Amino acid sequence: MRPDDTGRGRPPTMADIAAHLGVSRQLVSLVLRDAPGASDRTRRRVRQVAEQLGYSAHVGARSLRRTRSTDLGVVFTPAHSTEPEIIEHIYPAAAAHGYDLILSAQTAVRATGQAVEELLGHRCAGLIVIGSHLDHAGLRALSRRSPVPVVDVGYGRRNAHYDVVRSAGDVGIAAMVGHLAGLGHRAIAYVDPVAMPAAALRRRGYDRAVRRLGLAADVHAVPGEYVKGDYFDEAGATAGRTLLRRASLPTAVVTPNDHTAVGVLQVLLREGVRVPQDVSVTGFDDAPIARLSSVDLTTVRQDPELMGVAAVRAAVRRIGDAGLAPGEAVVPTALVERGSTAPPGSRRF
Amino acid sequence: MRPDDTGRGRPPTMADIAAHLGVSRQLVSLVLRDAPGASDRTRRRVRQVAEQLGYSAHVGARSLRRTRSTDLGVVFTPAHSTEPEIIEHIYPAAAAHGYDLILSAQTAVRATGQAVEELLGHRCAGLIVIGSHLDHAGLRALSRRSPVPVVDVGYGRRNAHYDVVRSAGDVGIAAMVGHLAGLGHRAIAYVDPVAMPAAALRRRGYDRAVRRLGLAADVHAVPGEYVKGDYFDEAGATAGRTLLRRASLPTAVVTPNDHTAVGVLQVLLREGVRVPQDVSVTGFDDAPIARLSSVDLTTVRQDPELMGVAAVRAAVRRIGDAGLAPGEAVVPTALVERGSTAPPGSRRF
DNA sequence: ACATAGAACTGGCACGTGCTAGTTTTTGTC
DNA sequence: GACAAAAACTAGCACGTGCCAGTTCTATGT
Repeated sequence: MRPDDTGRGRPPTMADIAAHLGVSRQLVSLVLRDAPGASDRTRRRVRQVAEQLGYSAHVGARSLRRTRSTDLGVVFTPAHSTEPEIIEHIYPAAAAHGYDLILSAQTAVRATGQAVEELLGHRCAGLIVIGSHLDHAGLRALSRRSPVPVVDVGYGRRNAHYDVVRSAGDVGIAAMVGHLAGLGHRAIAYVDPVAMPAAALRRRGYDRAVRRLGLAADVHAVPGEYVKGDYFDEAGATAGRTLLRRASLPTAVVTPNDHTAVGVLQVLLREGVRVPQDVSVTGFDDAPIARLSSVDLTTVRQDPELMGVAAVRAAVRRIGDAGLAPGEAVVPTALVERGSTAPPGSRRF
Repeated sequence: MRPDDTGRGRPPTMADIAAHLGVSRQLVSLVLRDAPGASDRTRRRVRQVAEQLGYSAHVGARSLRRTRSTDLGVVFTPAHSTEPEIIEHIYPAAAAHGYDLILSAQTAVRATGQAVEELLGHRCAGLIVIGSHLDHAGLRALSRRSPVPVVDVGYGRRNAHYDVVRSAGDVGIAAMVGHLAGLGHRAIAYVDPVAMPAAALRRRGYDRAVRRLGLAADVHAVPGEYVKGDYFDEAGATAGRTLLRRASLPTAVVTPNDHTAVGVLQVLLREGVRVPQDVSVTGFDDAPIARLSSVDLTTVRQDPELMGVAAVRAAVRRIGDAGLAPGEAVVPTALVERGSTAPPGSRRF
């Protein structure tokens, strides 16, 4: 049934491989960690028997004995739309530096702290915390408690306790406003879901761009509660309804979040407003929903690959030299033009 | 900086706690694993010092020594929309049985096999594979290779090698058709994205319901490639455009996937068709997108909590008795009525 | 044939914990 | 206050691996 059972109930160990070949366990160890000191013939034989017995190294024993850990701990929120994409790209980034990943989820009933605690038990060399619900004080406490460097991927700012990786939200939004102005838009509204952690930064981008272009600011701030899952979407829908009640619609609506943009979009579509012919709508994140061919949202891409790479790089840097001061990596954004934007008053074929 | 440094570069161990109190390491071990044989006073003191030193058990050392593993390995796809929700609910389910979780991602560049291999290195007591891209032969090979029981959460069928957990897709779709018929619909179309793994099962539900109700079957099969990320959405959009080209629209469109439903929805909305006033549209999965207040899709809920509970239960059952034959758990679905359905020809206020 | 260096291989200890089998201390009983 | 029994605590080995310090083998040059 199982691969070559050694008779014992346990999975095969290096000793089993060694016994099988009539060599010492140390030699097997040498081969399996690619250390010098074994002949090619021996390497082949060891590898073959390992395969045959279905050997798999005991991660626990290895981490127990090893001086240097080769694991990075990652905390993430499974239910979030963009975080899992970062996870996906963080694997190769870590592998490039010789690190494995250990994932730990933070959920509604499982706090960041608990996830971190579990990772520390695995003796990771560093911690990457993605989209934590903790504020600065919480993250600082967490960094103090952690014997290894902590990297926060989110919306934090440079500080003395943990590394920060975030996207250039202000620049991204400003670029979007500039793009719309380039298409000929003059009436560009902005929806501001103020309870969103990154809201302030992105809002600054709008304000700055509008001022520089000499346009009239037209901000629709929507209060709310961040913990509520559908807040983003709801905020867009609310702002959309407000817009519809006005005498005239703007020609473009900029939002700092894809879900908020979809909220606006749906409300407009249901009232017979054409997008992008009558109104252009834009988002932020390039979440999966923005890519749906039916939604086809022009948005600001928060590159998950670059975020992952930057996070790993920050962790590796401080693992290498614990004395270094934590840094701040600002990942550039990219404008993704899709079908929800067009010159004002345009008709499509 | 760090919590009470013991002077060594390493994190504190049980021996450190013991030395701090002038007791033996074994006593500390007793207390920390809640074993009998220590006075209340000692328990308090040990716990206090552990806290003070920032002690965290070395998972590796523990798994090395322990007879019985207390970890369940979970393979999942971060980019998928519904799997992360199962992850979220699987934590408490595992905890209820005394198990911790070790997550391992499968991505475009990281095959199921690689994720499993890593988990086996952690010496998990069982493996839960969610939404694997492997077919039955692949899963069978994987189960053979694994020294511990494997549970497949997806679309497999009962077999002798691994446990299967899946939702009752046929029953769910049939219930949806029945619900629409109850609202007065007679022209109920079905979009069939045939490349979707669960497509066949769900299609059977439509066929069965239509036959039972004496309605005319109206199926729009859309071929495609499963690996292509936006296939589901595209399939819906394609089917929607086909429908619009016909002389008359059906009064309801049933789809076996939320993204497909959104594809249909968007195409209809853009052509001025009102949902649900003119046409009702339904999905399957209750993915996050269905809950967006702007989409507000009536759908069939594939309860992620029940899936998680069933998966853990299956794993625990076979961990307890490896001789048991693998089972098949069919998780019931629930109809979630939202705003995309209404009686035919109805006008909302 | 002999020394020599390098390649190939082995011995032994340590990592931090769980568990079984002991030993000491406290408690209860007449 | 002696004795048993229970409670509280300790000794020691084992888990599978990495790494350092040896030891044996093989090739090379004279």
